[in-house]
Amino acid sequence: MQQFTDAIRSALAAQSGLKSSALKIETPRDPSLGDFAFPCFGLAKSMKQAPPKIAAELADKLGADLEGIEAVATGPYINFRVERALLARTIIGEVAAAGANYGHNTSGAGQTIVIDLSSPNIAKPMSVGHLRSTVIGAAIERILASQGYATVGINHIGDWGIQFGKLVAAIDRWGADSDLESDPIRALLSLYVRFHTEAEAGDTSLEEEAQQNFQELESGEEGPVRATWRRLTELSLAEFQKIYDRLGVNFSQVRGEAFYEPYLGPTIERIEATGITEMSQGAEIVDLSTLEKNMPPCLLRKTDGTTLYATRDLAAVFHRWEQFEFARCLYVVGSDQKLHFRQLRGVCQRMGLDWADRIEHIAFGMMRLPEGKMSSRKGRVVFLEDVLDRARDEAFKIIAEKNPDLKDARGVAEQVGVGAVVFNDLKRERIKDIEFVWSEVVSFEGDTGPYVQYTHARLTSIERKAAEAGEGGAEPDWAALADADQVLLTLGRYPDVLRSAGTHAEPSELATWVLGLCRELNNWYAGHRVLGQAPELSAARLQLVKASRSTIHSALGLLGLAAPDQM
RNA sequence: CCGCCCGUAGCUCAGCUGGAUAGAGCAUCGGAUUUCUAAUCCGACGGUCGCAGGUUCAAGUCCUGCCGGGCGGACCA
Repeated sequence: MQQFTDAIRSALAAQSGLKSSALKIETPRDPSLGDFAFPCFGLAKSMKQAPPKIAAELADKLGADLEGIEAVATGPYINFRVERALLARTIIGEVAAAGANYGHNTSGAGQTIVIDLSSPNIAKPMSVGHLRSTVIGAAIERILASQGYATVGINHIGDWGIQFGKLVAAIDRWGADSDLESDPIRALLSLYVRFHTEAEAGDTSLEEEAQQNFQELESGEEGPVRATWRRLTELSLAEFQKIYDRLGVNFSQVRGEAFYEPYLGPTIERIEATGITEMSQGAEIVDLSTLEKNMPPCLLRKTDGTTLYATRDLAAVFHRWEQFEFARCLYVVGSDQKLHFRQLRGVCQRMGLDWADRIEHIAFGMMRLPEGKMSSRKGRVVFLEDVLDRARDEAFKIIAEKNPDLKDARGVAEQVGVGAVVFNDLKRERIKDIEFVWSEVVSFEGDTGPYVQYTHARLTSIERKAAEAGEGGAEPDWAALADADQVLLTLGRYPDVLRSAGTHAEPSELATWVLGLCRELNNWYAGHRVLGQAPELSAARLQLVKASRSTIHSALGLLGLAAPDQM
């Protein structure tokens, strides 16, 4: 595909005298106008002529330079149309040659990208909110890996902070009442909720105990508090792992904030050594108002000497730099923490670290319930496990109804149900807030994951039947794919889409693109039969089916959805 | 009060980082199955692109100001 735009670019450059990299090749709004377009407005000044006249003259000259590409002036535009057989042969040839790696490239070779994702909090349920970080982060990581980068996915577990003092206090008092073993997360959540209700009801001793517990924890003492904290961590991680297995997500590193405990002192010393720290109201801070007016200072140490979230993230980012010398360090964290990451980068900038701007906050919108914001303190959360279960059960019902003979219906139902949930989180621009609506999450029609999976299954089915019937061996009649030109052009854009999704860290670009491809395919094969045609025709159509199926399979994999062969 | 983000069809969203008559899905209504899975396809309905200015040959897209919603704003994470 790129060979077409390259040819157009260099021909235009030769005729206009402009640099080929400066020429913007667009896609016409109306596909019937052509495959590519070049607006001539920009040339009007230098050539001192009206754009339509330039277009007409250029189109004539270009015709001779371009082999297999027709150039036609339409008003101020030059529209280009690739000869249909050439288009089909080229695109399908590219896909076939690259196989499962179509669209991949090696532009990131030798560079490492660190991605901080998921990062659930110990003793709290994995909510549909954490799903966003996990699913978006994992998709970004796979997409970047397809561009040749070495990726390091880090699950930065929230296992530190005052809330553990609270939990230990709650367990000490009421732990005997609850069943921590069989359903630890829910038991811990109710303990956490009880702590807050009773503390608000006037039991001041609770907060004191929590404070003492956390101080003991931070002191490093191997006492009862640390033992309980350790047990909480183990129970929670085991629960989280169940979800990660269902989502098919793996991490290069799973590290708690506690890991950075030994680095906190050196981290603060290192920042102090650059002379940017100061004491303010009893706390140790870095002033950031010189970078951006109104930016609040970053607190490194509280009045009582203990560290904060920001200190631990600074320790972590130094550690990551030393370990990986990353080209980018991405934090897939909700948009409510924007200020935190601006401050993190701000401190690095003030320290004079030349890699400070490699730190990027990949923010995503908040997940909200129709009844309001989610709150684990109030117990108002939707458990991810429940969402996945319900989606799987709905999928199973539909299979039972539409495809009762499907083998491994339970396994496929899991793939489709999880696929629906995952895709629902990836399909819109990540910065947009989402309201959690059950009917949308477990929907399998229209712009959904199952729609893409279904398209894939249909195409697979055609391939299977072709193999059974022994069809498709003839020399393909590429010109016969003229009626699938839009599918081919979309397929041809896949490498660009992947590249863009990677640099923007925006999986929705890929999700939107694959939906469009599926729509065009469904539209096409609703009206065109593949099997049982003239051998050259069937062969050509089968080639299109294969290239499409393979590319959808690849896209689903990058997004983190399974691609069942039947459903 | 200050800062950042969002505002496109009844609802959920695309709109290729300024270009040709603004596109999908859901919902509603009407249609398509002797033949590769109807989780599909086709058609109809539906828009002063929040409002007002400005820059430009050209603005949904860039700038300014308002309005509405979200999120932040030193010892939580």
